[in-house]
Amino acid sequence: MPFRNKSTAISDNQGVKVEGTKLSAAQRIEQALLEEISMGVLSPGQRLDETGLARRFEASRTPAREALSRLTAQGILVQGEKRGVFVAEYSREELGQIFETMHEIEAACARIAAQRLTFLARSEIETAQAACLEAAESGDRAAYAKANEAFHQAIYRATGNRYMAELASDFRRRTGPFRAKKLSSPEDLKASALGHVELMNDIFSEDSLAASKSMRRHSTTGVMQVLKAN
Amino acid sequence: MPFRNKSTAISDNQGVKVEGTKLSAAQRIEQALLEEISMGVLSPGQRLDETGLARRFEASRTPAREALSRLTAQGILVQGEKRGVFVAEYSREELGQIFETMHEIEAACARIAAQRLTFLARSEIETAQAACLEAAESGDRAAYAKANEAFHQAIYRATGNRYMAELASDFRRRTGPFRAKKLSSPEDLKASALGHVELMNDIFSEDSLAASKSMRRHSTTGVMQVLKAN
DNA sequence: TTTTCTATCAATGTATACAAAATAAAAAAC
DNA sequence: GTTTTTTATTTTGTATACATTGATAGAAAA
Repeated sequence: MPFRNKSTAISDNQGVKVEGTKLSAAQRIEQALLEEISMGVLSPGQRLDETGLARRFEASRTPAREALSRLTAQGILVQGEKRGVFVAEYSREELGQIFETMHEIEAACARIAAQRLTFLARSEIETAQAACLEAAESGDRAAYAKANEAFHQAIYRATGNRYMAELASDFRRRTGPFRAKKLSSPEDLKASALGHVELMNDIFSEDSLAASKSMRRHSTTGVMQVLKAN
Repeated sequence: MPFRNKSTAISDNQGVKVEGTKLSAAQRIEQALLEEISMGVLSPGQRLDETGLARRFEASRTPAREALSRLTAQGILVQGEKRGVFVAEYSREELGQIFETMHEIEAACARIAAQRLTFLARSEIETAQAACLEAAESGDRAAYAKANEAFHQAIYRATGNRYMAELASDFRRRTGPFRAKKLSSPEDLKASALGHVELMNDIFSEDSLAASKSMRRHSTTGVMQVLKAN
């Protein structure tokens, strides 16, 4: 969805810490599926049926159905021509368009971030980047993925625009399954981390044009890898 | 949602003609609510409860609940701190952020459209603009609103990127309630139509930078009016 | 008069039953 | 053996009943 509301953001364990409130079964299932999809446990094209989910999560069909319905409303799942809903899968053409869109959004984030940079935001970005570098040098892929995520999120937040940030996060989450396999070799990690440095400097220079261009360059390389592999 | 899937797009009577398949009760309710919200029949802050909807649409609570759930998943409705879900309403601050985001997306559309302009797209934009001018000169507000919508949609489509276009459409639909009241006087209509001309020319010039700047200028004026009034 | 506690009520969350629709499977016809 | 038709099974859509939780009003106490 283009921009999300507070409650969704709260029920969303993306960045924000989940509060102690016990979730409903429907929310539990929705979040679990979201997690599995963005982590690539459920791969594109995988079928999900209500009864199966109900059994798996030890609940009745009603909450399972609600979770599926909400996820399809968000476009994360699609209902195919056959019965059942599926994890969305895209053609190369569609993937290209999706990444182009994400690309534009990220560039906009970088531009706005460059215009409005606060000390706090700057330090968050720097911290995340430090973690990226460290992970890249030790060749720890999992750690790098995590740190890279934090780096991007920090830039999104640096816009000071919650809706912009959430939009970018959404795209990032949704393209997760297609970016997941990449970033394999230690060289890739280092290259990515170096790209961050350039991007970061452009944002910190408060030159919004340079920042957006830099973000474009940065994400383009990622997209090319994805499209090559799909 | 950032990008929508085919099925959602089909069940969406926005531009695309709805096919003859009989909708489920849940879909019927969802669409009706969506329509009423974007048309301003339901205003921000309005409460919606399952039982009431069920009665109104002569169905049981289950499909009513599903519709509400899907709409909240899309961020169109929010569940407040009290019980019940509400049509999303935003503070001036939030509205500003939302419009800024839409702004960026529209600018990106203009830029891409300028890069990839096809004959067909160009003619669609021109047709819509002609309708805008005509409506503006006759001072017909309803007609102008319709033509203006078509003009913007034509630009979105001109990107050749379905996801980009749907994203922009979503934002446009969601900000509808806040833009609805504006564009009152005949002078406003003419001013808006003139703004279109400039924007259109920049897109047709295939100068992507000029096009995006022009779009920014164009939508900025609208935003200012909205923020003044809210 | 104000505050707090409790009881009541209303609305949500979940389970289950049933109906309708679609797909798969089996049987019959060619 | 292939195609068509019929039957069976699975799955979705809807209704309804029940449980649970949050809100609210009224009573009791300060």
